[in-house]
Amino acid sequence: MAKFLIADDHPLFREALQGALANHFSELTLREAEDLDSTLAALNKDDDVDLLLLDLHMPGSGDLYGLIRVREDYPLLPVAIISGSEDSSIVAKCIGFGALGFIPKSLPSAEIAEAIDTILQGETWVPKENRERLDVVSDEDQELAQKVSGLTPQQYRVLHFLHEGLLNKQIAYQLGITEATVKAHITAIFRKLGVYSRTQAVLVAERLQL
Amino acid sequence: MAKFLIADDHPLFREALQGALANHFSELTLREAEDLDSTLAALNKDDDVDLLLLDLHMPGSGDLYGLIRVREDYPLLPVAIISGSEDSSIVAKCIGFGALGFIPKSLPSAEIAEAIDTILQGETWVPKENRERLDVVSDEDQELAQKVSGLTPQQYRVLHFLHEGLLNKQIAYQLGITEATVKAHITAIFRKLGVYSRTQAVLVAERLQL
DNA sequence: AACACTATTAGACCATAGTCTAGATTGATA
DNA sequence: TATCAATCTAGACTATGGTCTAATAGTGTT
Repeated sequence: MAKFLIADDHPLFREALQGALANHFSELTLREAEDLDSTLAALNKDDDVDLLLLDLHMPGSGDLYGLIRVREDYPLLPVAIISGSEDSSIVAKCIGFGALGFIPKSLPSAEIAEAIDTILQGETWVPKENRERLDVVSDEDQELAQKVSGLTPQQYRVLHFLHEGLLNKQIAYQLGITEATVKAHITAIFRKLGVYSRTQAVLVAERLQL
Repeated sequence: MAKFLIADDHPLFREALQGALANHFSELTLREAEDLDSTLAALNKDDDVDLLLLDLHMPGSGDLYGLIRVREDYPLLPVAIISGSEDSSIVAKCIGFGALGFIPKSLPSAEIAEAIDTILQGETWVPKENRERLDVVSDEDQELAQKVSGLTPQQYRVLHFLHEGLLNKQIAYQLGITEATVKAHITAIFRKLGVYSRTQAVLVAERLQL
């Protein structure tokens, strides 16, 4: 009897996916999460989840951070990325950072079930179009991902805004904290990423497409 | 009778290319340049050059800037990029920014000549491996390239160091000017690129892979 | 309960970044 | 030659960025 966790901020899509899965897996327990925090909380509570179906664009999880974070805390858990886009460089990065599969939302439900079967057997599955160009992620990028996974959620949010080119003042307003606190976070981010200026931090974020 | 300009900072390679071309083009005048400044100077002096063979990595020309700059001043001149690398995203960007051809240095001389023939007839030529993925460069990128082409060479150098994550002080040392001057250049760069902070300028540079 | 550990918060303080103004130099043009 | 325009240069000044110190609160450990 399989237990899946669906992490997607779109309630309608969670429902649809649930329906598609119910038809193909007779004995199935489903858990749901709608943002990165609740995903991590759910994984913490249920230690026997067989598969995580993870949306790339959830609150608190801009692009690759969610995957990096989950892989850091639960390296043995099979993860299938569910995504609206299917840009091949993103697909390659997801696999490179440890996802077992990449399932576009546009896929018919029968094929989604097939893909999940493959993944449950421990094999990788990506859309046909992307099977050729699965460039390996470089050692440096792996190392950077390692460092980024050490950021706290709040620090990650700050890095995200840094990457948008916002001033400290603007970041403070966005997060509802003072500028002094933003600066403290930024100093901590520098330490963890091993850089010494905001431009370098932004370049790290850019490189990992966070 | 054809007149080519070879722009490459490697004297040995210029010589080799010259030899290869002499065998295939009977009537041929060759000019040479070893950096971006001398390339622009040579084009300015000789207004009847039929083809520019442009190396991507020349002093003063980090990646795409050389091409963008030449295209700005001489939009009608056929340009063939000569490059050691053959990364497909770079190939696509070169064609997108107006080069008629992309010739890897690893190509045998007979094929180089063939490629140049094709280009002289006004058709694009890229290596077989790269012919499929010639993604069109987006309008926004075109617009950014337009803006970057308006930078003076010194301003471009400053942008380059910004992109490396250097402090103003370090840039000043590298260029042998005072920090005050660096700041003045940076302000000018912001104006021309339409941004208001160094992080945003760095993101522009990153996006164009300068 | 007492402990160590870490995230979050923020104030005070110094360093760096960025603007404004302005003189010097160069190149094109009348 | 005179002149205009653009670039490069840099000093003085203000805004923003970044460090250090320290208090608070939460977490897991002994």
